[in-house]
Amino acid sequence: MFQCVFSSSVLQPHRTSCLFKHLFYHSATPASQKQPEPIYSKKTEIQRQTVRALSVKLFIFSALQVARQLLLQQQQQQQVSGLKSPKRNDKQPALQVPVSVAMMTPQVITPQQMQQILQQQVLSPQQLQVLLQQQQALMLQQQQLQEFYKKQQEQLQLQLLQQQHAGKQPKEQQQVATQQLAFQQQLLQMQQLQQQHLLSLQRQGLLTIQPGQPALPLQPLAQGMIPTELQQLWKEVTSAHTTEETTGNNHSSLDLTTTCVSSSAPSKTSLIMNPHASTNGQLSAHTPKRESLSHEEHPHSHPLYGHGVCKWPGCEAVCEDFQSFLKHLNSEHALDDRSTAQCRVQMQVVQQLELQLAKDKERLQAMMTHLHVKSTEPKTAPQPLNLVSSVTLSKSASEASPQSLPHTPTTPTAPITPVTQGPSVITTTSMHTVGPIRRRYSDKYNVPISSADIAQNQEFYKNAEVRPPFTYASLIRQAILESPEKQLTLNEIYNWFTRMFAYFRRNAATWKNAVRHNLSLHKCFVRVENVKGAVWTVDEVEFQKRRPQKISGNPSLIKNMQSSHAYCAPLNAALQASMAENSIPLYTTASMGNPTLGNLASAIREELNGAMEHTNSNESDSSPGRSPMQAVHPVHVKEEPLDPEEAEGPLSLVTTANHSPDFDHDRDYEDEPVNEDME
DNA sequence: GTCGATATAAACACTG
DNA sequence: ACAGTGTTTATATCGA
Repeated sequence: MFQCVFSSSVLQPHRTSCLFKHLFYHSATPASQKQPEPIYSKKTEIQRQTVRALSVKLFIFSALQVARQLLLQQQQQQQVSGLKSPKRNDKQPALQVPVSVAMMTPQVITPQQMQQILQQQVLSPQQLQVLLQQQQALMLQQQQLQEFYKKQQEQLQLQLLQQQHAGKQPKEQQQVATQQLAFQQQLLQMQQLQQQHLLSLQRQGLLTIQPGQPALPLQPLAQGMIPTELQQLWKEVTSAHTTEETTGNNHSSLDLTTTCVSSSAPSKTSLIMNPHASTNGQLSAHTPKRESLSHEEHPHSHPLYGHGVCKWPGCEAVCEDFQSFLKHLNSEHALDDRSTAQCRVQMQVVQQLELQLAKDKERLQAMMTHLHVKSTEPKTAPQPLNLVSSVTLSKSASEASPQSLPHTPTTPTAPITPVTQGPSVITTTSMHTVGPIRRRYSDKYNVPISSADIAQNQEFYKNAEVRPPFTYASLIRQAILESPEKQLTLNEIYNWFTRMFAYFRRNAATWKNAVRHNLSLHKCFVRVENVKGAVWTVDEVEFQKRRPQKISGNPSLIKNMQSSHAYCAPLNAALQASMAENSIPLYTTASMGNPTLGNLASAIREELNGAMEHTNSNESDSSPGRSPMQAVHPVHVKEEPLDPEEAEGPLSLVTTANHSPDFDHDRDYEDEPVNEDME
């Protein structure tokens, strides 16, 4: 208990803010419960509840005090202290993420968080150690005190039980209350110690308060809510997202919420209607049984009832049957301050979860951005091993390459937000089929991509000026195959490059020349005359033929294939996973509307298989049926003699509409403009 | 060292 | 004349 107060206050600013919120939501009800500690395991329900109620009360009080003091301190010190006040502000942003986390788990300070704090603060290790020891000592003291207090409570409760049987309830309660007050004072002393400690921590820079955190409405604290307020609150609660029914995950967060899985609407509603909603949480907390209410349409299925226990946050009252549960529910958890506050807390939990989600998203973005920047810098990395399972390998090619690269990174300009429309990961398809990853200068530089990042690969290359680890031929082929008609004009190919790769938004003259060169050089690219001009198609057969040549009997090529496989496997997995498991594919945002996306997973798989087949068999036989892409039967306009064996497809459909809608409106990343900054 | 694949640069031709 | 397109040649790097 009091974890929220102590642990949260011990640490980071965000914890303090959490405390504020926590506090706020407890404020309306001093009696809001706290999660029982293990110590209570054998105690009776009544005992637990009594202690809990008292604990919460104390918690609120002390937390409020602490919060106030901290706030004041922070305000005062903001300007003053040289130790760390300047730093504090700087760190705010960095702590953003943890903040939300902390809000959810106010009472637990993870080692990481602790470490973070330690790292962030300017204090010397010795100072820190001393502080921590102090803190621990205080905690220990408090714990001991509380245990003692609990024992006392136990005894009291036993007496109470006995007397209850004798029908002397009121008296007992008074006694209990008296005792509680006595211990309360003791605990308050502890709290004060804690506060002092906290303040000292804060002074020394261990603690900061988020400036953004409002001073918090303190008035409502310790006050009951007025009926209308309660009504409104209940409405809020009922309308609030009923997040997970799982009691599981956030329990670490707000104590109350642990069990408080959002109660069902019906029960709340009934509660709202409940005429006797007045009980003072404190004293009534431990007295179950009263009359029941009606929300019993669903006999034995109630979100708040399970395994013979009331699942109301912090309750755990044992109810033999559903009826008794209902009674208990209506009596103990009627519309009163406590229940209201508990619901509030749950709402807060939900909100914080959402906040957390939002922040995590932000963090993801930041990570991506960060990686983009970094990725432009050459990084030496070990050669891609045979990691079929490894996640590492997108070799970002040759930053060191004397050729094109020198130009690239010049502009750190972060990812110019590209046209969102991404055909998913080019990479995937292209690499398998083509197999060979662009080797030149490149193998030395890998951009490790964790499986977690993989989903963002597409975006990665779109935004990062990292040279894609694929050959021009691969990319060209990919561009063509991604088009609805499987054919593109040269300009459309250009556009695809620029759209899909930030890298190709520079040095247009260079890479465009390379593209043209490749188109002409490789037999697999077939030029088809069109009314408007000409379009380029891919002769898949021819394309497949290239691979075996490289691969046959060549271990290194096999390695390459495996590398590409390794690179793609996670992509494939991620993609499929997202498509299968999530109704919301990971790529949706980027690939929305891209017709090719739907087939991507299977295409990837097939191509992957194909690639591996090649790898495994030295044969140069390329089974045309392997790749779905081979449906394309391009015309061979080229004069060059073709291998007799390869079956030329029928003339391809050179339709009037030579470009796909996808590319028609392609934003044309101008070659020149981009070139400028780099040179 | 050779060979094949690839990248880059550049010259050249053709076309609208 | 010019830009875009397409072809070809030369050179360099890399890995096998």
